[in-house]
Amino acid sequence: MIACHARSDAAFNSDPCLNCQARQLSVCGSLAEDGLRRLGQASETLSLQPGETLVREGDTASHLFNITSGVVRVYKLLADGRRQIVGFLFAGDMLGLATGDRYVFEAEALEPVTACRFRKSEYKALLRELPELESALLDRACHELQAAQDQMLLLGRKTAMERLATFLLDLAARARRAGGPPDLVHLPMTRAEIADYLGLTTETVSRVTSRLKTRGVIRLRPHNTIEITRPAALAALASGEDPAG
Amino acid sequence: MIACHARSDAAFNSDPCLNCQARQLSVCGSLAEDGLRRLGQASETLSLQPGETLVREGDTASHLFNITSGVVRVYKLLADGRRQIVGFLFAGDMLGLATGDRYVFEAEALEPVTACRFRKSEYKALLRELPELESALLDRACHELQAAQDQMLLLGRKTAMERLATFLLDLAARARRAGGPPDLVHLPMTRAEIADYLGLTTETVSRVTSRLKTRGVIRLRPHNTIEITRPAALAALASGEDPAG
DNA sequence: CGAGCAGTTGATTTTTATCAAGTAGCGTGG
DNA sequence: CCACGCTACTTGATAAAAATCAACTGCTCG
Repeated sequence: MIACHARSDAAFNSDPCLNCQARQLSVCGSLAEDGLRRLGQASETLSLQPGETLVREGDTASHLFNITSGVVRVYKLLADGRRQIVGFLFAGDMLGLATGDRYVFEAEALEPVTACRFRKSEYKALLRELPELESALLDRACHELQAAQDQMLLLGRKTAMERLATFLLDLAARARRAGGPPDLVHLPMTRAEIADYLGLTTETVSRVTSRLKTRGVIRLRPHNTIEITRPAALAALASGEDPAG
Repeated sequence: MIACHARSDAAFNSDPCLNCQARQLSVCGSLAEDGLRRLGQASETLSLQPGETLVREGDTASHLFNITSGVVRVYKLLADGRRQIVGFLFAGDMLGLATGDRYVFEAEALEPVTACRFRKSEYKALLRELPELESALLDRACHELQAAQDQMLLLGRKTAMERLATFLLDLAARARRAGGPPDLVHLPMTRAEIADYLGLTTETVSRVTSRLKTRGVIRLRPHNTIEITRPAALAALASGEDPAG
């Protein structure tokens, strides 16, 4: 096991190095233009409609993906259909790193997605020429590992209220990083998807949302948007400091 | 987010590249001897008794660790003391990668531990000379990420029985890889630690263990050892295929 | 405008946590 | 070597949290 220790604060995603939207694919701003062009040429651009599949569990893991716009859900299934969403991918996020020969998760578009796909063999060739790329990817992977550990704490030990509060704050932090309005978060996913991400049911997510609404902590706006009216209260709830739960 | 796809099979840990016991510190067998020597010189060997702390949350993240023997628990705490163990580290595992300036977890010896500690600055200098090292670490990190996603599925969607069955099979797989007897697993951790790893309570772990015993799936042996008498039945329980739960 | 799906709310059940009371294994010291 | 005491573990009774089952509401998009 490798245990990383990055603070899960804003630092990582605000790194312009890792913003992939401006150029077709860039993992580090310091990469030689030449390398970027090579990888760009070896890549294809994909467009997916909501519900369409990017990768399926068990498929041969021949490609890497880089999401350029939209949102992707990555999840695992149990035999009887229980689903755990292990993450949502946004613009700039990568999919399919790692060395196994099969994918071990499903990835589907949540809303219309554009992604950049390229062969692993090309990626490996490029890595040989651009070690900085590997360094940037290692940093990202460690940051992801840290986020995964936070999610384990959430799934293993937090109450439904704490889970939802944490989730909303995470989304708000992401929106703020992306330059959006603070305390106004858009939910691109359904209650069922939130539930499958937080290890709850739709009903519980709905009930807890209502409770937050009743208490004046959040307000529901049109177009699946939530306004955080009392950020401090939400933060207290997320960390379990609120005695009233 | 980076989503990796490695199968969580034996491949990784059986890789002699990553076995750190033979030499003080080696992450890849192909590393230049020179680099190894340099890192070895820059390192200190630590010995810890059970319960002693390797890193504390909030400490300045100045060092990397490599466990050479024993078992370490890595965990996160909530304000009221709820604990989630995010992983157990065994010989050859690394701790403290990642770029944050503070550790965001606690790491303590579970049984007597020896570890190798070295400054991050040394590590960074070495990376510049040995890009293969980074490559090996990226592979590991992605593998860890995959394991973390499996754990999210466990914590978010599996029943107590499924969690314990999965855990025992994981330990058995690890023991087999290490060349131990198949179907005989040693538990270096207490029920409370298993519970905090699986998102349960000690009582629930104890009850589920008893149920497995009663059903003839496992047998308790002296010295915290469990014999898996019906591996197939345990596997069925782990994946939720057993209708009787 | 209306059909269908997402979401909400309520009643009840189930699972697991909590509280409580033992029991057993183990290391220590007499 | 045995007795003691500690801690880990087990088991039982009860409570709490969330799941399940069910009905209804209200967006959103043809």
